[in-house]
Amino acid sequence: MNGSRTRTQAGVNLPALRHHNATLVLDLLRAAGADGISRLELAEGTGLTPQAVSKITARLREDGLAVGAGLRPSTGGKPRTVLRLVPDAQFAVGLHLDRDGLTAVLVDLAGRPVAVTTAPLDLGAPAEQVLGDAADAVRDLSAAEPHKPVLGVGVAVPGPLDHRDGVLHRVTGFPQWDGYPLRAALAERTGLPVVLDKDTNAAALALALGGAGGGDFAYLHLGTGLGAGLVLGGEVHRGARTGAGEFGHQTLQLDGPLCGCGGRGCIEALCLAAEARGDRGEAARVLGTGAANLVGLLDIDRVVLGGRTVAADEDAYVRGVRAVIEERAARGGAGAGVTVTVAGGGDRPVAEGAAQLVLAPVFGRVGERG
Amino acid sequence: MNGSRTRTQAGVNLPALRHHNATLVLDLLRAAGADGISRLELAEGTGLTPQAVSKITARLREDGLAVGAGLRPSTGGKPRTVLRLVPDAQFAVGLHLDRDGLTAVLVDLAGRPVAVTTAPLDLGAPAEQVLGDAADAVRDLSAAEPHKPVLGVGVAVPGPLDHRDGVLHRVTGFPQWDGYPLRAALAERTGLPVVLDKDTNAAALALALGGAGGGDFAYLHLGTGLGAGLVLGGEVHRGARTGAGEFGHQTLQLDGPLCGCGGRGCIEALCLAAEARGDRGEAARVLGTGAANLVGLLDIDRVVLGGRTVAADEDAYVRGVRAVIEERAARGGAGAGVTVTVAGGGDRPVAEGAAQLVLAPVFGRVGERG
DNA sequence: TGCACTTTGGCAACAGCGTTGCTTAAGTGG
DNA sequence: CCACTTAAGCAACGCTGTTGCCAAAGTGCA
Repeated sequence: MNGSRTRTQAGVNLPALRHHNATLVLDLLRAAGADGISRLELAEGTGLTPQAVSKITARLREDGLAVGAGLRPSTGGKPRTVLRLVPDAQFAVGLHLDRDGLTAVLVDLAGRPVAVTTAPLDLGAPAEQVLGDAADAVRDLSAAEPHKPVLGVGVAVPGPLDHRDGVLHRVTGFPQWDGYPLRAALAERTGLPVVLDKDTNAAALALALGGAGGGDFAYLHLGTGLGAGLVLGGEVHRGARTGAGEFGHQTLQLDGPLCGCGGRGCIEALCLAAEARGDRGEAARVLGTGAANLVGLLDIDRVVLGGRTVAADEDAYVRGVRAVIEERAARGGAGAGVTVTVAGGGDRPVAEGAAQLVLAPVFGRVGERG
Repeated sequence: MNGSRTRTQAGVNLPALRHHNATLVLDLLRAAGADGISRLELAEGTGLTPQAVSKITARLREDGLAVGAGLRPSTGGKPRTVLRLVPDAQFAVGLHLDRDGLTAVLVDLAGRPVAVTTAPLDLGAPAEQVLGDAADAVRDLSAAEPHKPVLGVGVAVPGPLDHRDGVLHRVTGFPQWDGYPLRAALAERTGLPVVLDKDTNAAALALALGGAGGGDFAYLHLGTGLGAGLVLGGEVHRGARTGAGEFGHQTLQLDGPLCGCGGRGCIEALCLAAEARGDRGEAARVLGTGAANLVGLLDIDRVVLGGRTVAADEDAYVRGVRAVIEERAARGGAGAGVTVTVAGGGDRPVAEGAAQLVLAPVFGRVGERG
C-alpha cells in the first residue's frame, strides 16, 4: 500500500529556515528594483514580523547584498528607510550554445547584462573544442568584474537533455553529444557550478523573472523548429526527464501531412509549411490553435511568442494567435483574459535566461518542480 | 521593473517549520501503511536527525496519530521500533455531486472508506434542496464515527468552478448554480471546513495518493464528456482559475467536424463520434493521440484512463492509447516508458478523492500550485 | 553463562531562529 | 515647543532542530 511518490529530504531545520526567509527577502528586494522597498513592506510581503525582517536585512547588509537607499515621505511619523538590492555584489554567467553560434553574457544580481560576447560556433566540432570555447568565454567574462564573486554558469542548449544530471541527449543532428556529461565537464574546466537546461526553458525563465506580468505562461519559440517553455506556479516545468515543452510535434491534424519526425499533422510541419508558401495567416492560425489547446489544458495566463520566424512579422503572429484564443473564449471555452505578446530581443534572452538558471536559487526560485 | 509575480506570505517561522516537518513525517507514515516505518528510516526520508524525528514522533504519539507497532529484526544491535499511523484517529468526508446522483464517503486518515452512502440527486433542483441533501449526507456519515474528529468536507462537482474561493461557475446545463458560493454555504450548514474541486481533479488526487506508482500523470475521464486531471510534482495542477484539465475541446483536427462547443475537430467530438458509430479502435486512437500530445507537452510519466465509456471496454482503450504513445516514442518522440492504465472502481474514486482534498494538507500535499 | 560489541533511542545542554515587550529615533502638526 | 505618530533597534524569551552523552536491548563469540 505504498501510496504517492516518495519525498526525499524535504525536512527543514533552522539553517534551512534562515536561508529560505533570506531568499524570500532577496526576491522582494529584486522585484522592487532600483525603487527599493521598506522593512515594513518586506514584513507584509513575507508574513514575518518587522523585527525578523530587520534582523534578516541586517545580515544582508553585512554581506553587501542590500543597502539603504533614502527615506520614504513621512506619513506623520518617522519615515521608512528604503532598502535596495546591490546588483553588482555578485554575478552569474549565461551561455547559449546554439547550432552555429555561442552567446555568453555576464549578468548582475538584477539580471542585467554587464558584458556580452558572441562568437561563431560549430556544434558539430569535437566536444573538447566546443568545451574549450565555452570555458574561454566564461573566463573572459569573469575578468570583466574581477574581485566580485561569480556564482556559477548557466548553459542553454537546443537539444534534449537531462536538467538534473546535466547530461546531453541526442542533440538533433549532432550524435557525438549523445550522453555527454556537459555539466560535469564544464564545471571541472571553469571551477564553477554549472546548470544545464533547454534553450526554450532558459528563455521562459528570463521572461518569468525579468519580464512584466506574473502568472503562468507559455513561451512558444518558432524558428527553425517549434518548441515551448512552460512556467507554472512561478517555476519552469521540466518534467522528470526535462522533456516538457515538446510542442512542435503535437498532432493538430489527424492523418495530416507527413512531418520530418515521422508523424502526421504536427503543428510544426503545418505551421512551417504555411509559412514557406507565404500563407502567414494560416501559419499564425495553426500556431494559435496549438496555443489555445495549451491554454485550455493548463489554464495559462499569458502566451509569449518568440523566435526568428515570429520576429519576421510579429504583428501577424500576435494577431493570428490572439484571434484563435479569443474566438474560443468567446464561445465559452477557455482563454478569457489571456494575453498574447512577443518576447523581443532576438536570441539574447536565451543567454540571459541561462544566467538566471544560476540566479533563480538565490531568490528562492528553484524551478525544480518535476 | 517589477519582475515576476508577487509572492505572498511565504515566510516561515518556528511554528510553521514545526508543522511542516510534522506533515512530512505523517506523509511517510501514511506511505508506509500498515507495515510501519522506523524512526531512522523517517530520519533518512526527511533529512532530519534521528533525535528530531524522535521528538516529532513523540508529539504525534501524544496526539494519538501514531503508535508503536512491534520491532524490526535485529541486525546485530537493538532492534528498531516500528511506528505506524493510526488511521482512525481522524476522518474526512468526501462528496461527489453529480448530475443525477450524490455519493458520500467517510474515509479515515489512510484514505480508506469506512462508510458510504449513495442517493439520487437532481442537480437542477433549487440550491437549498441540493445543499440540504448534501448536509444531511455529511451529518449521517459523521455519526458513523462519533467522538472522532472530522477534519472537513471535500466536494467534487462536474462543472467549472473556482477552487480558491469555492464558488461554482456555469455548471453545464444548470445555470442556477452560476456564481453560487457552495463552499461558504455548505461550511455554514455543516460547521466544517469545506474544499471544492472539479470531479476530474478529485479523481486524479485519489489516484495520486492512493494508487500505485509515483511521478507526474494525467487522468483522462471519458464519460458523457471528456476531461482531464493533471498531477504535476505530486500536486494537482489547477491553474489560476481552476480551469486546467480542459482536454475534451482540444483541437485535434483542424477544420474537422463541428463540436457541440462550437469548435471544430475537438477530441471529444471525434472520440465520441467514433464510439457512437461503433468504431472503438478509432475512438481509442483519437484519445491516444490527444494523450500523446499531453505526454510530450508535460513529460508525463503515466496516463490513467477512466469513465463509463472506457469502462465498457477497458482493454480496447488501454491498447489503443498505448499504441499511439509507443509509436510516437519509437520514432524518437516523447513518451518512452510511459505507462497506460485504467483507474477502475467506477465513480467511487471521485468521492474518495474529494475526501483527499481535506486530507492532503494533513500530509503536506496542498495541491495549491497555481 | 558471560562479556564485548552493535545499534537504537532518550536525556540534557546548546545554538540559533523568529517573536514579544519595550525603548529610542525621527519625523509631523498644533 | 510639545504632544503625537511611526519606524526600527535592544533585550529577553520560547521553541526549533542539533549535538554529546548515556542507558537500553539486542547479537555473537569465548
